[in-house]
Amino acid sequence: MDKNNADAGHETTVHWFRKGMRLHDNPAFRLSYEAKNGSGKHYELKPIYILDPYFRKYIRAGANRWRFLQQSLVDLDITLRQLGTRLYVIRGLPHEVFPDLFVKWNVKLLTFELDTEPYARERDNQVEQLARKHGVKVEQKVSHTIYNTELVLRANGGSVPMTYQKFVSVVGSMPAPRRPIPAPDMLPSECLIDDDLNNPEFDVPTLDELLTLKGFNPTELKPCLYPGGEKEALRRLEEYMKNKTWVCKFEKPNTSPNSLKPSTTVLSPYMKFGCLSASHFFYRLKEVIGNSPHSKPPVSLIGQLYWREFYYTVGASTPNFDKMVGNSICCQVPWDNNPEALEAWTNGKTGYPFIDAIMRQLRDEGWIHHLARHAVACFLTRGDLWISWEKGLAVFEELLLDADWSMNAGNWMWLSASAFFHQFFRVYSPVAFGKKTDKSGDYIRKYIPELAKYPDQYIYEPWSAPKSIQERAGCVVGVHYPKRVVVHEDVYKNNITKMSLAYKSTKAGKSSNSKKSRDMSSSPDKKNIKKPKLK
DNA sequence: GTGTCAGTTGGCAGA
DNA sequence: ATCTGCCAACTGACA
Repeated sequence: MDKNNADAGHETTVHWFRKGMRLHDNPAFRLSYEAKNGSGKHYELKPIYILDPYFRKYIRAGANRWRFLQQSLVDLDITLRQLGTRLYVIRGLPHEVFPDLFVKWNVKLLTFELDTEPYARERDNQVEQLARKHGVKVEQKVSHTIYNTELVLRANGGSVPMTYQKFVSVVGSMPAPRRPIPAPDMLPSECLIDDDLNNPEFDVPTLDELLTLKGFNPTELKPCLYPGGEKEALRRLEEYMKNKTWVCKFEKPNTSPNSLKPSTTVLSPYMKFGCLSASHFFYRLKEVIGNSPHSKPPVSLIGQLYWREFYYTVGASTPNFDKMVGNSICCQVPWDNNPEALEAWTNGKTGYPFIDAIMRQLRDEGWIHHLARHAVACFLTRGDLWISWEKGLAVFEELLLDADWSMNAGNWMWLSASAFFHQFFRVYSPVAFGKKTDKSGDYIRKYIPELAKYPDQYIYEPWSAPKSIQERAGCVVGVHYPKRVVVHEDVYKNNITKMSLAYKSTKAGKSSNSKKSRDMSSSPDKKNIKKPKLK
């Protein structure tokens, strides 16, 4: 140990990685290695990740996402070691481990990326209080989103932009967003005095260790199609940026939900974990497009980034954004409690091959196309099963690599016509929709091998095949593949009527509520509480 | 208040 | 193949 530094007390700056698992465009991380004490000396740098061993209770994540996280941690550790430091993985809960770390490491500064999700805010507020108690300065930086959601609100006169178009026009009126900052080539040498570079206490857990800890069986994992980490994120980004024509012509609704290879970039998991910076992605797109003719929001690639910003902005300022009750923007719908149908949907056993193939791809691979999400979400909620979008949200949160709190809730409300989207009479057909882009059902054959031998004519509707054909294909409906859980053409019209009633009742609830709050102006806090149901 | 218009991605029949 | 109108009719933004 270096005596002088020990005498100086090894003043430390801690950068806390949570999301934002990258070194490129990481302003909070830069603060931590550039910061100096009163005598102009850099602090020693400790980049940490806190791995909560009880996480499973709080975060509903499946094995695929734990794998993605583990790979991202390994990648981060490698990159940090190339810079002369390492990633310190701390086991425990943030509010439990920080007081000890503050003392043990003589921490003077704690930096991390701002997180707008409610559970993260609560966690971070708690940590900030602990830091204050220990005389540790805390710095948070906005870098998970392109725009600071607070500034978007301010630019919109203090209120939330409630439509996508409104959002686009608001950010269009704002100054150009922050430019991404490059990853450091090297770190100040004073940051690198360290005794713990080889201390296994702080090692990234192996995949087996992590999965076992979380109660999963590592041998049940399917092959990894989307490895986590910043390097893979940047590689994948550049792979797509090479094709300028494709970038300029990109229109989301024209991409296929059921191609065998993804028809879109699959950068969403990297965005979710912050392996890829949204700002970097944004300015790379601007660069590639240059002055060429190109598609525009909402359908363009930049338009896709705006959708993310939009849901982050609304999500950050709407109480109970991920719930129906107590959510002021959400239509109040009397969804059914139907555990059997939910179970069938969750496990890809609804008897509708297109729906089941999507749900099986989701479970196996952790990613499905955006329009495939539309199809299964509409089916679960307003289209067919009449089950709450909150149930679907929970399944997506477990199985999607890119499960993102704001976008998951926002999109589920959209698809169930509970908020943002209101044309509930437009219902996806679980049979017809997939045929548009995959007439012969290759996608179904891949994910539902028991149906592989069905003729094209019946692959989307195996129940309509004559018994002899079912037998010849080696898959009898009701024996080897489930019967339809509902008859779409019977239920969807009834569901439209029920949606219409739910809209009327929600509207009535809202007006009676605003009337009430006018009458009882002394208790305005009642405004967002559950509305009474009016018949 | 009232009217008009647009809204990332519906399905279907008929031309 | 692509376009049209129809189905029955939603909301938020804006004038």
